[in-house]
Amino acid sequence: MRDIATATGVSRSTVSRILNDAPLTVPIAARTRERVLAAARDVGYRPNPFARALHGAPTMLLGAIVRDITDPFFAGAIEAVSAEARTLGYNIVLGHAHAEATEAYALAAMLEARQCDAILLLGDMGDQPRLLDDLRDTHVPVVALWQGSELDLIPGVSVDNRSGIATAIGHLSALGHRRIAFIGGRLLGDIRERQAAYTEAMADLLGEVPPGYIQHVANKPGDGEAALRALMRLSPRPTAIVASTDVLAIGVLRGALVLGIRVPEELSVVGFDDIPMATFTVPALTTVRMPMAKMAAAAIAMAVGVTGRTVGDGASDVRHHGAEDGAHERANEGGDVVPRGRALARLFRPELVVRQSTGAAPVEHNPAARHRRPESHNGASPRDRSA
Amino acid sequence: MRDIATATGVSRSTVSRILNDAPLTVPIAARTRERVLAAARDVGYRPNPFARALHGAPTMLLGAIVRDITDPFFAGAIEAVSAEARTLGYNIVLGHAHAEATEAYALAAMLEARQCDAILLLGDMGDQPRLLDDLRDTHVPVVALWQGSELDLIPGVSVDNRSGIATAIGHLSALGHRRIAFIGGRLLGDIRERQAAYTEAMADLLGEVPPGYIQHVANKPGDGEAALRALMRLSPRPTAIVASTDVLAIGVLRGALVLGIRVPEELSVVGFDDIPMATFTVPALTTVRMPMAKMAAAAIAMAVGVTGRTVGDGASDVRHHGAEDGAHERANEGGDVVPRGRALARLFRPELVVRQSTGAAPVEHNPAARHRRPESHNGASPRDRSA
DNA sequence: CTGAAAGCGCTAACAC
DNA sequence: GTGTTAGCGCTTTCAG
Repeated sequence: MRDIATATGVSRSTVSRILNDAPLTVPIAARTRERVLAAARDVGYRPNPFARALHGAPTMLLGAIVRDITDPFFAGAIEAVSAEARTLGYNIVLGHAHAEATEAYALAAMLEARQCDAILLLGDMGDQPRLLDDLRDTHVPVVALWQGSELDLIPGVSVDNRSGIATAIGHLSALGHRRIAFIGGRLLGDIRERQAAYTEAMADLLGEVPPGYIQHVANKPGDGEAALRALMRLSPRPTAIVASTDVLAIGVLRGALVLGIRVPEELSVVGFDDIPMATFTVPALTTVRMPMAKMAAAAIAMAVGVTGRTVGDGASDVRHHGAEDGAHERANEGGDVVPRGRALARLFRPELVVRQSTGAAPVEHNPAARHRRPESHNGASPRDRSA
Repeated sequence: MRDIATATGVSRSTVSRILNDAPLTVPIAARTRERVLAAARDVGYRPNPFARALHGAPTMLLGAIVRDITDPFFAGAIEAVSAEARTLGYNIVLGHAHAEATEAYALAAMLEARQCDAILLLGDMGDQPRLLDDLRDTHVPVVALWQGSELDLIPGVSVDNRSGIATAIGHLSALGHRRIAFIGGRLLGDIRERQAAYTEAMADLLGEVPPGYIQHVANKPGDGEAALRALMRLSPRPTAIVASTDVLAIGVLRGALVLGIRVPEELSVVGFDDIPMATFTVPALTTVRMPMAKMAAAAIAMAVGVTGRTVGDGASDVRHHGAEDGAHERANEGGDVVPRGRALARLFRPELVVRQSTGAAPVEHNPAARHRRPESHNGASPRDRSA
């Protein structure tokens, strides 16, 4: 920048003003401006973000702490978040919460003196107490996505698990299912909500949850399969399974194939998340899908504030314009704001995607029942035609 | 930092020296040091990375440009890279190369005046010419992972596709297969190498590639399925399929299930990548696995040089020799250095993982052949027992 | 309308 | 051993 200043014979301050489009305080010289801009282009000028940040300017960096990128659900989540982030001019810095020892570290590195403008937590971090402690001591805004209900200290956005599960069970029950089992996996928070919703729905349906109908396993396909085997040893056997994630549901489908249980004729399976793979299972998986992009937008909006034209301190933070409006709209679109413990959360309602893994309940006395395969009881649900 | 200086009555420089553990130039006062460290801890001092970076210090940020995080293979790759990065004290900044318009942007943002110490390209970016142009104009080291052979300008690390395919085909041929087809997907570079290796191996085996035995599709399961359908319309039908990625192979397996083709009795399938899902297909997928962690380490080593950096905040005065040495070792372990166009590449040799999707070729005149299911011809291949 | 100067938090010559 | 003095590249009062 000094170069371009001397080159044009103007002072650094002027250059700075011009390059930052700061018409606030003073009108800029029409001609000088052109000259400076031209020079800047010639030199291939790029502002040094560090020098900027030194003055308290936003770093345009968003920290994202994810449990497991390898989980297809979170892979999709990161993609959504990073896409939305970039429309606002932010970049994503990745952090893992894998190893006990590592957690504090990743965090420290990301936080050091507001290196990030905000931090996003993807998934329930309930089992990472130190991380959360550290996070609490910081002044950067932290927002949680899918943190589940446990940690009510951090504001965030979540999916309405109750509604999702209720819809899934409603769908199954409309198909004649009563003996519906549940397989829980992944995160404490989400699992708990989904399971609670399941228990509640079952109370309406059967009065209670039959013993053994709730299986707890790790969130891996192999564990889903194991859970299925356990469920199939029960009597009466369930005729339908609600898996708390698609990953588990995939394991269930695999298990069914291996065990020779026909889906959906003998067993219906519903997943949760609608990961890309859900379209490609055999049969294609009926599942619950949430509005990823909207949720990502909402989370980022909460994190960095959708400042619109800002001007809190009359400083020069009037950068990005265009993208911001679109994001603003998107950020405010949908999502019920609800109190969540001591913080606020924005809850998004998921929708059921009916594919081929659910069908009429097998009924002993009335074999014809199989042929009655009602459309989803929920008119709003999209029908997915794929495979 | 100024606070802690005045608090202890010492000058800033001294504090800086102590906090940075700089015994190089001068011996430090034993007592003063303690005092300063204590004060630092009290204030909860965190060095401001921007001020540091302003002096040309490394930012400890690594840019990672990925085509598609949603691809399970790249999800795993990112995990490996970010794990390795962190043992060296680096953080990963994510960039997508998705949209045409976006690319230049993501890049620009990541580069602006060496915001990143180095840039990692994950996957073949051959179709993003502008990105590559921009990258060429920069002074940050750029290293490519799995760029394929096309772009020989960027140094990088890759998998030895030729060896992988050769091993896979060797395995199939040992099982009696001759009519082996190939399905190519994903990146231009990798596909080309794998396909070339296939063609070559087939020349040895059959003299030529039967017409239609090479299918080109997008790298999605659905496309793998479509390719299978196309292959099954051929005559003679292939008895085995080499898919250029596991994602495609999964589609093939799905297609086989749908079409009622038994795997491996009627059709053997080999994938490439060994994504986590490969264990959970039905039947479990025989595939080619590369040493991810080593490759990630090698790439990072090439990018930042294995400088043995200090990790952590100066305040706590922690140096992580352990991790760093391990990384160093890992970085130099394995991988043949080979010339690659104008740049150097480090090539890692993959290994075949034999699971259940490959079996003896169906032979008309000798049905007993099915029972001869030889162990892998390759003694070094690990046998995977899962499901 | 533009220039001069001070300083963001830290490091790096140089002195003392 | 420790303090002084400059800056890194940029923003930002405050004077011209």
